[in-house]
Amino acid sequence: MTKPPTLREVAEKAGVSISTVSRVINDQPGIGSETRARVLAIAQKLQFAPNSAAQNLATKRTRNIGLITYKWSVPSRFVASSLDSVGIDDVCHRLGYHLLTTLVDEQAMQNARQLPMVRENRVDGLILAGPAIKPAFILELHNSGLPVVLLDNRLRGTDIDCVLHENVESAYRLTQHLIREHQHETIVFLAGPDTWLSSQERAVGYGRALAEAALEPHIIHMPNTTVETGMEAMETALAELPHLTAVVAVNDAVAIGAIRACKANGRSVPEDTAVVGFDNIGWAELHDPPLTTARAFGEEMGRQAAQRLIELIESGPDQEHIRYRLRVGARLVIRRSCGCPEQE
Amino acid sequence: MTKPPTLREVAEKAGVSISTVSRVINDQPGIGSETRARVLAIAQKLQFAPNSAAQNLATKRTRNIGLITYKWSVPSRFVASSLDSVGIDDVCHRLGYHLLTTLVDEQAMQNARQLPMVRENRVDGLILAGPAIKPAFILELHNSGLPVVLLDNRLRGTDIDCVLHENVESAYRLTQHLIREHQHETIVFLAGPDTWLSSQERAVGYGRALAEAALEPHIIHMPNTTVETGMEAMETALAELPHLTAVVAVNDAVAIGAIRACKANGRSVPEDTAVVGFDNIGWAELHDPPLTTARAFGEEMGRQAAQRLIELIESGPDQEHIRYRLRVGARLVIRRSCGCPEQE
DNA sequence: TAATGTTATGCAAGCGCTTGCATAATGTTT
DNA sequence: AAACATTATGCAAGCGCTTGCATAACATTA
Repeated sequence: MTKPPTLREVAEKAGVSISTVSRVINDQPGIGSETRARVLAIAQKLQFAPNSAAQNLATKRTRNIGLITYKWSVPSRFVASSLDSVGIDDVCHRLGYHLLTTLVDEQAMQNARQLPMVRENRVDGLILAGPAIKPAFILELHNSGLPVVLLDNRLRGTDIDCVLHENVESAYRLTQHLIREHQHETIVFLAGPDTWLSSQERAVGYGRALAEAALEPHIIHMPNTTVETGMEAMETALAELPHLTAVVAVNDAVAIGAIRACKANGRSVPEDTAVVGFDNIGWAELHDPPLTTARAFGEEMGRQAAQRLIELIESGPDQEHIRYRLRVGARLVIRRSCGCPEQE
Repeated sequence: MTKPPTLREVAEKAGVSISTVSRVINDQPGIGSETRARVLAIAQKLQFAPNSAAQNLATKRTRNIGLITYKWSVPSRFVASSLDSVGIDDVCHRLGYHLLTTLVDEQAMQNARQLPMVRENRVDGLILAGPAIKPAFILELHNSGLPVVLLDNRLRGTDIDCVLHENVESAYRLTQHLIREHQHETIVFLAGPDTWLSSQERAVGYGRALAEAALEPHIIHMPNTTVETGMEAMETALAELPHLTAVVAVNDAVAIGAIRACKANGRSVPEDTAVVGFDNIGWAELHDPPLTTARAFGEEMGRQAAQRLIELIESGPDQEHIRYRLRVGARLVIRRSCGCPEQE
């Protein structure tokens, strides 16, 4: 409750000047080792911690980074991504940064400079997470001069850094698995909005695997990627291609929706229809049947994004920017929904 | 990229003093209306926004609030609580605050004053969310003089504000439903750790309903509340009370675990065993069978907690503190897992 | 018209820290 | 012992804002 000690108080007790204490605290060179020790001891005893506002003001850096994510209007969304934030949180704290989070909706994305944390200079950089963040918004933020890194998204035609899933590759392998191991020939891809990068790329991987096997691709787009849209899309698929035997869903939620639709139509999974997803959300394993999927490493992705952002921040704005585009691999998790026997 | 304008620049262009501009910006009284208009116009044109660091330093307030949540070691946890944060985010921004988030683990809870956001004075107040936050930690934080509000938790013997589920009531009604509508007589409660408030309270509601019907309570404790622990606990229950016919689970994840265990033991749900949960997480509806549960209003709870915290912050430390303890009601959602027919 | 009260504005002292430069203290070289 | 490097420390000017107090300008009253 008592107001925290200041540099000045430490300086007085230690019988040195304020600047000396400052230098000790930030361990800068040029301080005699005994002085340093004495000051340190006193600072310790007084539980001194620098006042961040004063520090920010003097250095023009906040040591805050902003995490911006999309606020889904669908409340029951099955987030795979909440893991991102644990990686981000981890790195931030290890490196002495703080995480300022905010959710944005369509409206908030209208005007980037109105974003409070940006307007008021509360952050040194931004992580923009998820495919639903709009290009114009990203661009405006980037142009404002703040370091930015994109998570699970990218912006073509710019050199904005990003960390992404190995989408093409994993969709390719997932699809290939259905073809090679289970000899499927009519495989549908349930895709998200075409503006969503991961959906696009997974579609590419899917397409590639089909092309290699000389099979015809069938892609159905959805306006969103939830269990509900998955069900609807599957109904459509079933109506258009009654002879389909396998489904690659753009993510696990959609896969689960697809499975529900299959069941509702009297098709059993995987016997009549194999279904695979992407993400390995918590439910994937517990679902009936357990979901074959490509496990995404959200925590690691968050960690990388934060690391890169801080690198950018600390290298300063005049440093030449070399674009950084990281792909974090996914791992196939084979369970029963694709027709494989349960593994132990 | 160009450095943002300062009060001074606005003052110069407007031909007034810095303090006048400051008063206009914070719309304080005592400024002539034409001066005010002129200054406002110029500030607008220059896109002036106050530098938060300077403001913080001068006012000793940050307009940041800290959200502290427990970092679940189980990565595949099924969070019901992520909705809290949308309510919090919402209120914060509406009231001009910013959200600094961090995750804590057992280790971080050892020493509250080491928490970076607290140590460095980066927040004006804290929301501590979830039952896993340790009492000693809460207390230490509270004693540090920061306003604190607890979310889905409380601390006995203190006057710390909290917003909570209507746990007793809803567990009572859930249990009563099993007794009255379905005539169950051997009903087990699968409880979380006894240090978790919501688990305790739900146990009370459960107990009350049983007592009223002159039935005997059976409570099984778990070290955590996940699908896995739910399964294990259910195995135990089945072994000890083979004649049980209904289960009240402390939350939906546990309920789902319990159902899995039932199935694994050749018992069908709800025919042989009725199961009800708490929270209404996304999966509850999609689960097979769909879960009867008490819907928790996470977003609303978050909203209330944030509102209260900001109230506390703005009323200042010398204001007499009147304890605030809010219970947010839950709503029964009857689905099939309790034995009721599916509703539309 | 002088005295008084109102209202609008400016002055200047902080808030707690960083940092370039000056200075003092010490050691090294001739 | 004088001249010079080399540290170690202090001075003081900010960083951009808030705010109590003084002052200037004007309207009101006696």
